[in-house]
Amino acid sequence: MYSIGDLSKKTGVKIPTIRYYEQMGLIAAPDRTEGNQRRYERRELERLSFIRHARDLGLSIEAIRDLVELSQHPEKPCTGADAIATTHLASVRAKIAQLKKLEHELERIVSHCAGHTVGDCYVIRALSDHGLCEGSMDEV
Amino acid sequence: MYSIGDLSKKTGVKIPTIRYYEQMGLIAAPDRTEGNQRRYERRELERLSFIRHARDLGLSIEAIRDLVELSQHPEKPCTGADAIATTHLASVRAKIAQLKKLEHELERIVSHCAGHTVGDCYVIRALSDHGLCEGSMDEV
DNA sequence: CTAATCTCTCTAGCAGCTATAGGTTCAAGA
DNA sequence: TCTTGAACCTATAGCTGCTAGAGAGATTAG
Ligand SMILES: [Zn+2]
Ligand SMILES: [Zn+2]
Ligand SMILES: [Zn+2]
Ligand SMILES: [Zn+2]
Repeated sequence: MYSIGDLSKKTGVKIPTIRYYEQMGLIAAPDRTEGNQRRYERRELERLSFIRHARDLGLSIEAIRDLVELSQHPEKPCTGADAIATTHLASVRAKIAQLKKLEHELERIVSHCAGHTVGDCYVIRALSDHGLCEGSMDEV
Repeated sequence: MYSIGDLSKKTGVKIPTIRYYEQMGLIAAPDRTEGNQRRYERRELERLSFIRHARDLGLSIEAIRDLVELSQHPEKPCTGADAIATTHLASVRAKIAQLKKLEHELERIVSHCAGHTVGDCYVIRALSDHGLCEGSMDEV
């Protein structure tokens, strides 16, 4: 039997976050002591580790809820689980691509400032005028 | 004189967002008509474009507030502006690095699933056991 | 003048927590 | 057994950067 604090120490998930996950339906409401405090078993420790790992990989609460649901049915085909991971991978890649555009643009802007005063600072000018951007990229 | 809708169309910033920026102190409260509607001038159009561009580059509201402040003082040295951009570039790079770790790990996990059922799905197993992660990377 | 379209303020909601306040319970030492 | 201090409880508000809605008032073209 673990208290919520034990669980927190063992998984690295903060106490309020554990309660939040319970509220969000990622972990079931556990048994309580007579005094109304949560008491967990090993099962819940494992599930919380699962959740933490999934969060560290950037999966959303909703995706994790689905994965947890799936993991309760070992006989089902795993296409659903695979699809969740694959979709997430795609979104990670999309975000990387977008951030690289930003990186590129910021690099250019930062390196072009030869000014000494705000009046002729390239950073300020570049922000004021998107036309100065490389090929006037869409957005950015 | 532009209405808030005009400003919105010209800059691509949605109307509630413009009001939000006003509330956040990025743009000054403009003059009003007798009927209490906002009326803007070219100055504000330019500032809003500046803000939009900065947001597109991922700068925070707070950073933008500082940049706007700085841009009001053309005679000051531009080290502050440059520092904001440089710091932001660093944080973009850090985020890219982190996302690449995720990408790498997700790639590995997704490609390893040869299972057909949830019971032997590598995705589920990998999430359950961080030890399966490459060299047990910290986090992720 | 009327109808259609803006615009106004205020409030609440999104994700994923985190922090506080004000109270109760548990566990260990004397 | 009693006491104290740590841990726990609920409920609520806050964070970022918007976005959506309600319900009321303003503007403008015909
Ligand atoms: Zn500069
Ligand atoms: Zn640009
Ligand atoms: Zn699988
Ligand atoms: Zn891992």
